[in-house]
Amino acid sequence: MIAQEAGPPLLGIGEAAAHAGVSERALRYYQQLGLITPSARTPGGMRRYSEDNLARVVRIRELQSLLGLNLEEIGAVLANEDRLAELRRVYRAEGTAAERRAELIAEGIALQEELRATIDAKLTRLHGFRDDVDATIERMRKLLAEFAGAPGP
Amino acid sequence: MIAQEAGPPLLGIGEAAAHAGVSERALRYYQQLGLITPSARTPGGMRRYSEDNLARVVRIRELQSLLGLNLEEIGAVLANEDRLAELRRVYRAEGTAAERRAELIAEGIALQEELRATIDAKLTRLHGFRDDVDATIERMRKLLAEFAGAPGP
DNA sequence: TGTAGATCTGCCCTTGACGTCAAGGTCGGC
DNA sequence: GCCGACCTTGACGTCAAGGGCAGATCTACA
Repeated sequence: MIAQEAGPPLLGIGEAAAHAGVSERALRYYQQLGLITPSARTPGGMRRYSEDNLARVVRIRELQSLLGLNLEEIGAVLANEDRLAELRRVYRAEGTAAERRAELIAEGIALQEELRATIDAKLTRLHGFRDDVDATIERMRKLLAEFAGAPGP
Repeated sequence: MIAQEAGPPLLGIGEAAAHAGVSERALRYYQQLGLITPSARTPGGMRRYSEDNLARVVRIRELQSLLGLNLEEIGAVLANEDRLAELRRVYRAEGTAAERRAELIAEGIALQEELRATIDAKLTRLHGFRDDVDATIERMRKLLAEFAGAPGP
């Protein structure tokens, strides 16, 4: 019989939501879309969230707000990350040909690099944007200084 | 009588939309929300867009996709930018006290700096994000190399 | 054991940002 | 002066991402 590990306490949906900064509804919705799965349920059917679960929720929000991905795209990213993690976990497992494992990892890397390219593109555009705003601010500062130097009528 | 300037040709909504990379519906919608106003209408009531109009549309999409602002927030940003431009245009106009003008400019600068702070925050988070992804890629690469070095069973 | 909250599963509603369709008006070339 | 392409307003539809409610259930604690 496998021992029941006490581990860190799991949170109910209310605390989990508060902790992750989202609504309870959002948690259920993400689960419905297959983005997260509470790591346990009470015998009565209530969701119990682990720290890992919460980290995943935070990641979802990051991908939403930082990259502007929709939940379907986020699902793909998370699925890939999960697969990579799984591969890492069992990467020496027998039963899977080395070639096949290498293949899977290579594919995973490709997906991560795609994500990285997305991020880089966004970074570049964002830097340009900031420079524009900076230029505007600079112009206005000069204008303001001109006022200070030469008071009006 | 004021001379009719030929100027660069204004575009109909179809070409304008194509040129700006948005739908005609979006252009009408942005106008409805007060974000843009075609710089002319034909006598018959058809919208005619200038290059400036198109630049503004592009800016709207940037603020949407880069910063994730909604159209209301974008309206505020644009309104501020408009006011700054107007101030620059008439910044020596008589009839407005120098103090008042300085006040307006200072306020405008504050708003631009707020926007800049938003951008900076996003940039910081994005850089962190990219570093995470890079680390993941690096780990996977090493794993892959290990496979190459020590072929499976 | 009983009760107050917290949660459960439906299920329909809202909001933002458009898409789409209808019924008609306009423009430019011939 | 007419025709086909383009455009108008108005109204309704859609899609993602949840919000919110009802009615039942569960859990913790006195």
